[in-house]
Amino acid sequence: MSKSEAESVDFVRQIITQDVANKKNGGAVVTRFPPEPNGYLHIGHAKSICLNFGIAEDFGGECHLRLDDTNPEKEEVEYVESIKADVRWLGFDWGENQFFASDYFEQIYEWAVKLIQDGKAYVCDQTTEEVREYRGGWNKEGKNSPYRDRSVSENLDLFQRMRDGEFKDGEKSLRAKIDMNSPNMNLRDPAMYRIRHQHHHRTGDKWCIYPTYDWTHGQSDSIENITHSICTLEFENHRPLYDWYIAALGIHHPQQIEFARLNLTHTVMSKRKLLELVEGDYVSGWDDPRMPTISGLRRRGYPAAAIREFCAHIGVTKFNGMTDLALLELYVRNNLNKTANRAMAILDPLKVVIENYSENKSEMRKAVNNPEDESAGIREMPFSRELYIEREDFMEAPPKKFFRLAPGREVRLKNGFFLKCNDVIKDDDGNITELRCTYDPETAGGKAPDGRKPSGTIHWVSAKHAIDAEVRVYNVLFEKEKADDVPEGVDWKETINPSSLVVMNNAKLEPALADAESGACFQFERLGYFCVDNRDSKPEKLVFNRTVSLRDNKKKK
RNA sequence: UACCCGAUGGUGUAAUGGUAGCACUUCGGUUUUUGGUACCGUCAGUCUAGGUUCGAAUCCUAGUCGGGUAACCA
Repeated sequence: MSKSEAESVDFVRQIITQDVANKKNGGAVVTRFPPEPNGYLHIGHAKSICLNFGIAEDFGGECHLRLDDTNPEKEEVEYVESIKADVRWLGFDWGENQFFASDYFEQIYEWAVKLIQDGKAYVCDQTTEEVREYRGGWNKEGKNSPYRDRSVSENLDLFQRMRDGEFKDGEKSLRAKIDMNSPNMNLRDPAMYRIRHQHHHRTGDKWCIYPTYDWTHGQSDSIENITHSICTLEFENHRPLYDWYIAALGIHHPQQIEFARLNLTHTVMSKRKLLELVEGDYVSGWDDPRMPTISGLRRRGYPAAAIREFCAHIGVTKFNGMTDLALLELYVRNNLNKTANRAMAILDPLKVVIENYSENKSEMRKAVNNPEDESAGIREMPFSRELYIEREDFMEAPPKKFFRLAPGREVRLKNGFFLKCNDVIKDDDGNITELRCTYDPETAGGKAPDGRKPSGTIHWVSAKHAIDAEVRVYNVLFEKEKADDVPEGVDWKETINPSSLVVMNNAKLEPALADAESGACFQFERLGYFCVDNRDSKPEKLVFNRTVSLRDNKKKK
């Protein structure tokens, strides 16, 4: 990290630094990460997690994990569990501070009663359609609900009966009495409670009225003594309401601060759209390695540290931009380059027969596990008469900038010998099936005694020692940078990249990979970073996922 | 059409009234048993117009452009 990057501080931390200096909240810093358990967490949530937990760390405060479960319609325990697992995997710890908004339902109910008593809330009988109509619009003034002036006692009675289940869904609601002509729509008598005869994943059937987000969030923050309630930009217009409720209640007043959510090229990020991809079988599940979900990235092989570094790098602002996916990949490569052991793997095999190497012979060649990390040691790879090389490492009629194998040309087999191609064997259709080559036993050290230089260095595996594997090569899910920016009438899902997954069924791996553990990451030399799939890989049938390719400078120079 | 927010190289950001800096990208080069890594160099920016000031990316006004907002979703 550069000096200026280390010293620069985002605007949220600047606000908090000020507050701490001014002894606001006694100098305490308490943040929270408050997802709704209605889906899996994605890379955008990672930005928020890193911000909230990171601030708690920086200021010696705490960060709570709060599940914002006020709408039983879309929420499930499966999501709660996945959220907890993903936050932990990212490397953060909420300690004892795990909460649910539903923990506060009783308190929030009592506060609603208080607002009714203070004449600041009323039970409304309007339908959603009527509410919408009476609310007016940006240039249309609102009209008061005919139920707005009910007496306190009538409101109290009705609200109690709402809770007791006397009314059907949607028949009544509790609304805050604010201002039906506010230029801010959120202040035109917003709903506080709606009737939903629905089972809740935690409170069961105890409640048939549920508080809305606006009427829950600030109060939950207040109960938990949150000092800084950090959320995304689309809640800016809700802040006056957040402040109104807290002021009306006269309780601890956390400060809401909004920042820009993360937008990544070539991907969609809304939970609704991710759900559509899962439910429509466009992907194999929430943890499909093409998904921007934390579980998908994990399965893809992205290290948690790389995600954290990426989040630190992109910073926090109020500017709604679009971050290039390539930047995320950069951090993944940087991390893996230092940590992943190298291995040889052939995705698309082409057989090579070394005519001057005896049939029954084989020998072990030494290979460095990680040139970036001496402590990773060395391993041995078998070498024999028949090898596999990557089909694209041979060209019968190579262009000028092709440095690999070609008829009459000599290349170096990495960790092996110099290899020269003498003959090309083809089948009846003209497809190349085999290369007849010779090797130079004098080049065992990778250098020729006569000082000649090969045109390039390629990877290989010994055919009779190789193990078979399936390798899944992933590409972007959407070829367009702005994934869901489609013309009118076009379904955004139609732009899914048909080659987002390419399965290589006939991959050949060096034998050392046989006991690679689930999730283990390797650099397949010259190809990219690959990890053992944590779901489908079995000892008898290994499955690898391509995490990310190596940077490719072929086009240049 | 109302309100809120924003705008710094291609991208992400820093500079908080005092030299526009950093990273990625681009392009070029060095090293290299990975066309990887590392290293060196290089191109490139304050939305516009006024104003305040000795001095403005920063403050003010207006405009332009972009985003958000009219669920009993969060």
